[in-house]
Amino acid sequence: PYRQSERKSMYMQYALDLVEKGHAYYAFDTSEELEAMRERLTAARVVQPQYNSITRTQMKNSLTLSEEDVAARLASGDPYVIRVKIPRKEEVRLHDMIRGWVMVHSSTLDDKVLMKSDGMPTYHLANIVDDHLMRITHVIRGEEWLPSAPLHVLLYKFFGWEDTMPEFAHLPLLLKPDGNGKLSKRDGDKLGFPVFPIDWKNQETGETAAGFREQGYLPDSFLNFLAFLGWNPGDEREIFSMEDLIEAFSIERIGKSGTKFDIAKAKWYNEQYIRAMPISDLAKFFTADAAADGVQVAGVKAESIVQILRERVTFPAELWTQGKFIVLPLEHFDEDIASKKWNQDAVKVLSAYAQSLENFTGEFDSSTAKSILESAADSEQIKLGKVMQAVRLATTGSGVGPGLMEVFAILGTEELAKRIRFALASLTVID
RNA sequence: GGUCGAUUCGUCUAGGGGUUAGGACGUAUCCCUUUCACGGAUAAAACACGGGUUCGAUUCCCGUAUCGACUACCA
Repeated sequence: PYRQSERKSMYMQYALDLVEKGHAYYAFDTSEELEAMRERLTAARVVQPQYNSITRTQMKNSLTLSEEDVAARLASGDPYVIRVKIPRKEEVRLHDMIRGWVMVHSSTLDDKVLMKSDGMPTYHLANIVDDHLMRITHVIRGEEWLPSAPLHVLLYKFFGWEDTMPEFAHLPLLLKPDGNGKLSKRDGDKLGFPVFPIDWKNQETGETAAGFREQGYLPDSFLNFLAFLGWNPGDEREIFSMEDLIEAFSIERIGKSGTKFDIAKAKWYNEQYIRAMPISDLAKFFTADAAADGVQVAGVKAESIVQILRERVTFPAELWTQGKFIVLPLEHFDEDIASKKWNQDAVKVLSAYAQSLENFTGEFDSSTAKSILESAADSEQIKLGKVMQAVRLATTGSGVGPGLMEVFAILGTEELAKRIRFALASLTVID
């Protein structure tokens, strides 16, 4: 690990080297003087008030002050910064792997501070020195850095490191879904979805921001989603594992334009990954969430429940919330459904079904569950379709859910009969 | 304001001098399903605008518009 503060003196040496070569200079201007200069320029309708090849001639720096004056100020410990001396007229060409050649005229650049008055380097200096020393071959960063890239290539040139200058690739930005600016950390989860990969707590304000991980976005799925924001393999495949991504990726196929963050697609990816996940892994989510609610669920049972639920959820946590009705005792019935669907026919069919279940011995699976139900309806001369919703209500308490016969198979005859008896005792036919 | 960058369905994008401009998400309809979902099918939906260049432009060039980034002794 490196610490910028530990490398302080080294950066200073490089900065001094630039001063010696005439590519940088000392500046003694106070912040008030800087401010005054900007105000003066603004008042004079100068389009771009900045410390540059023109204005530096009117400021306090080693270019305008006498050598003795500069030496005296340095010796007396006057605060100073070291600024880069941007050439007045020069085309700066920079190659970007994504955007191609970008041309900028040096007259639009300003004399950026390289060493701050506290003796620390600015990003620009540290970046170039570190990358050179560490033999960095590729600088891959967000597009917001594109405007300062010309300064960076100039610095490589001033240091005489042009031959080993890294390749640049400026990535398109992630934009807010409403199209208003780049997606930023500060947006937190005000947008209705997280911005941080994991829960994040602001130490100063104590605020916590929700993370994608905690919201139930699976790592592989999220990675896949993210990789496709601004990049695509050129064919129509969309599901890529980390290995696939490494195999297929190339910087050249990265897009140029900003990308709006679409959470609906992230959810779709999550659903795809959940459906492709091994049942045993899914079951672990179920048992863990159950345990958190103080309920112990056997692994085998969890697997069978998760099996019929996996196609219906976006997040793993929904496995438990949508499936717990199977392991928890049935207590409530959806009143709306009850008022609409609970009728005399349902009572007849269910009574007969409960009776058959109580007498049943043998292997009970979804198809036997169904055939027994069908014969119960037949014996009462009632069409099953007419009472199906009532059957669901009586056994699950709700009007919607996974395949009923599959649920019955997991419940087993005893629990099923018990639930039906309970429903029969609890619900009353209104009309 | 200035500099730089970008612009194909609502969104992510493929494509690229002659195409019915392709896919995915989302949306709608239908099928499947004794619920809801899954799945299947279908549909609506795009080359920002104006000039060139060209036999022909969505594609190349120039403008305009729009969006974005940057414009600190922050990164």
